[in-house]
Amino acid sequence: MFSTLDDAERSALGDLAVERRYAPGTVIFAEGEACEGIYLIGEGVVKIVKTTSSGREIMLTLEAAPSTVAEVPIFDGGPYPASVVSVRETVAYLIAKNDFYRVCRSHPEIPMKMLRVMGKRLRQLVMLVQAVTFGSVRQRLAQQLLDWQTEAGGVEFALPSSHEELAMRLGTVREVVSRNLSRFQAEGLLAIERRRIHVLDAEGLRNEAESEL
Amino acid sequence: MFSTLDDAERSALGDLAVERRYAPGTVIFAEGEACEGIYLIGEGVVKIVKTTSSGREIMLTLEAAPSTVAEVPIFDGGPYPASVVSVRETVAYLIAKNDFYRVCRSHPEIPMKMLRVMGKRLRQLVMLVQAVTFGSVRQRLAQQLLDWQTEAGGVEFALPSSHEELAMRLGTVREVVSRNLSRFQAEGLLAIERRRIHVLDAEGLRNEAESEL
DNA sequence: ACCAAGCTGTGACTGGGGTCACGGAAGCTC
DNA sequence: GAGCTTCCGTGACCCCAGTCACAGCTTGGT
Repeated sequence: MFSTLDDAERSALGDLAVERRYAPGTVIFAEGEACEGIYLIGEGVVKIVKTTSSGREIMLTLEAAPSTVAEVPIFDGGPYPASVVSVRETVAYLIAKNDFYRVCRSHPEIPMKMLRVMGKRLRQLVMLVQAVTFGSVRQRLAQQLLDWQTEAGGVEFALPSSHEELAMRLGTVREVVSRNLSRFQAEGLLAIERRRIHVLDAEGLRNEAESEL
Repeated sequence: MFSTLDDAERSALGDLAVERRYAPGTVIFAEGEACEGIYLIGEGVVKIVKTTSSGREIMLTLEAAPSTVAEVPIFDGGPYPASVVSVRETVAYLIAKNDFYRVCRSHPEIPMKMLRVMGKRLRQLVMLVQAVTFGSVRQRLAQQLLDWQTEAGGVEFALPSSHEELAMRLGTVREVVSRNLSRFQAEGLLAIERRRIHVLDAEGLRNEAESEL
């Protein structure tokens, strides 16, 4: 979001912000806690996750700076609906609820920009619901690999995380990821060497990812 | 939402609205279409659903008047992320995108109210992701029955829809709903007679619904 | 070079739930 | 009440995914 703010807006917010730093893997706030305010992510990367008591996890989104988190509870007043965990060294600016409201009133463009952001989030989440309801792990995995591939620009890239983390991102467990990767390899869709993925048949992967949605 | 509007806001919108009526079961708009504007639901009930090509469906939310739908695409500019279908005879008021923007600017309270609504939606959706990712149909069904029970006020109520529709609401298929209902009955949690449900052990149902989240 | 700690691959097993196929029940219309 | 249509229950079957267990592999540290 706040890349789209103009200078006046930026400084209005800057005066109210409290800077906080987090080492990778820190829980910035946990699901269920009362909402303190909104966080602007200035540097770093955080993930928004839902967790079960037994330790399973699904990642709702990954947010890289510049971005914001905790827009939901700040507006509807409830507790945080999910937890946020830093993935890399992260710098965030916390703005207290009431301060943020005040800025919203004095800068009416801010709510509009917020709405755009919320819209995007909601859209992502709808896609996620669709993927977990109708799709298999295989499909979600294929999609994720394609995303990483295009992000990397080439047909070959390194897995940016362990199978364990990848599993959580997809809402499943390590073994299933491992097995499905092997299966893709056995089918000739990709080659795996150490932790690097060579996509051999992007078209085939795309078929897997999209079939039957 | 627009129950919270004041008179000035209401009339500012009313001037721009186009009234439309829909018989039950009508597709008001379908996923993927370009967004015309925002719909205010004046009377009736609509459901927001995601569908697969093979006809399976999951209901994202049920919205009874007064409410709004299509807030997402109006702000982020993309196509509709899901389809909206009337459940009962429905009257909606369509407000074109640009008209709505204009009203937003002249009535800065409206975006703020919108944000509250979006927040609630997002929260619901997060819950749904959690439910479908980690929960079983059994759990979701138990939860739904409890919801209906409290809504009805007593321990006994009529199923408001066929098993088929109930299945779609839960993101599964008819047979599975049927089986799970039978199972609940066999376990003494409830009694079914024609289409009426008698909850015999609400506590037990609650356990089922909440276990292992 | 070695060891320890984390990663990764795989086999065996289980259970949920989706699909197919029917037969029976309940409502409707004439 | 005959015949239709829509709904509901159930059995058979299969496959995906989650769990447990364990062995082989990296990797980094000293």
